[in-house]
Amino acid sequence: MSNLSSILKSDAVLSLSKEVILNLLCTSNYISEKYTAFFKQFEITGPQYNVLRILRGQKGCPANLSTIQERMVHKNSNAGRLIDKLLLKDLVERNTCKENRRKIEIVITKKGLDLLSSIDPKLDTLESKNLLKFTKDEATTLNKLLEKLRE
Amino acid sequence: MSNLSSILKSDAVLSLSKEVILNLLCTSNYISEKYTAFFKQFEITGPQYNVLRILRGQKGCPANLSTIQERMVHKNSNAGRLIDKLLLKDLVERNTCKENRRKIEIVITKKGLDLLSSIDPKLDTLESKNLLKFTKDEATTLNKLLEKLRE
DNA sequence: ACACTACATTTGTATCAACAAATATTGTTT
DNA sequence: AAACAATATTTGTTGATACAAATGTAGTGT
Repeated sequence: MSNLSSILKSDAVLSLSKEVILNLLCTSNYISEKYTAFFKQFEITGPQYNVLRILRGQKGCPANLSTIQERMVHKNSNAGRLIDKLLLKDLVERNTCKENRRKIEIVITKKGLDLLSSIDPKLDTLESKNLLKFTKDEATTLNKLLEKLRE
Repeated sequence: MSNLSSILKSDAVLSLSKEVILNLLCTSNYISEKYTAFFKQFEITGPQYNVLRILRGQKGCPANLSTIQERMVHKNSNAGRLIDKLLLKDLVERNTCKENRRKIEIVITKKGLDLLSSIDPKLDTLESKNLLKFTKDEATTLNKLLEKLRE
């Protein structure tokens, strides 16, 4: 069973607002758990993958910390300390920018790119086959409702 | 703007699956941020409120740790250490169960119940007025899609 | 009584989130 | 040049997540 009552083990009657919100949070947890389990086999975490993917999107061009921060799914996370972790695994490189020594230049390494290449096809499978069994219409409807909620 | 591109500051083309998933995670973050900001004025956190609400639902009957754990929105959180925090604020009481000394009995205190009473009307307003501006039909559709996703 | 298993909680460790404060560098104003 | 504000990153702290391992207790079978 995947309905709310069976997840929260409670038969409490909820207002429609509370039900939608709890449903959203539970669904987000559900997805996060799947991701956490998935990334484990590659010995990285979801937020670390997120940073690597952003760096690859730079296509060789170095990114500084604030750029990474604003593109992350979790804005308030501390990108600096995530980079530290990735440095230890040689997945990224960090240098201070020569033009402006306040900035640091972060680039993904060959090792980092190779890791992403090995992850991505499996991730696509997880997302499209295991996680999302929607028709195109359903996915579009869901997207619209979610954007409306955030307005 | 509330669409994905403006949140992630990226114009990358995403598959429909990735778009729905990112949309969900971003919406969940959006809601979580609102809750975090809301609960701050009462000097508790969302998960702590969650525990208090579960304890109130027990209607005087003490709850043990595993019961609380399985009813929480975030299952994998460490309920034990959340209770520790609530104990420090005198919002709950903890005693070892006499019949089965493995178990601990947790009850909400008068102070905890009073706190919930002061929170709830404001929370209802936040949820129904500020957070969810859906029609009944939209909310129902969203609920169905979210449950389908988790199936 | 003894070993064995299951149960309930506690402790430990690593990572991330949320936010405030400190540091360092650059550009601007006087 | 000195003072100031703006920018970019680093550091510190608290709270929460995620999971493994340890501890203590109860029940069961022999």
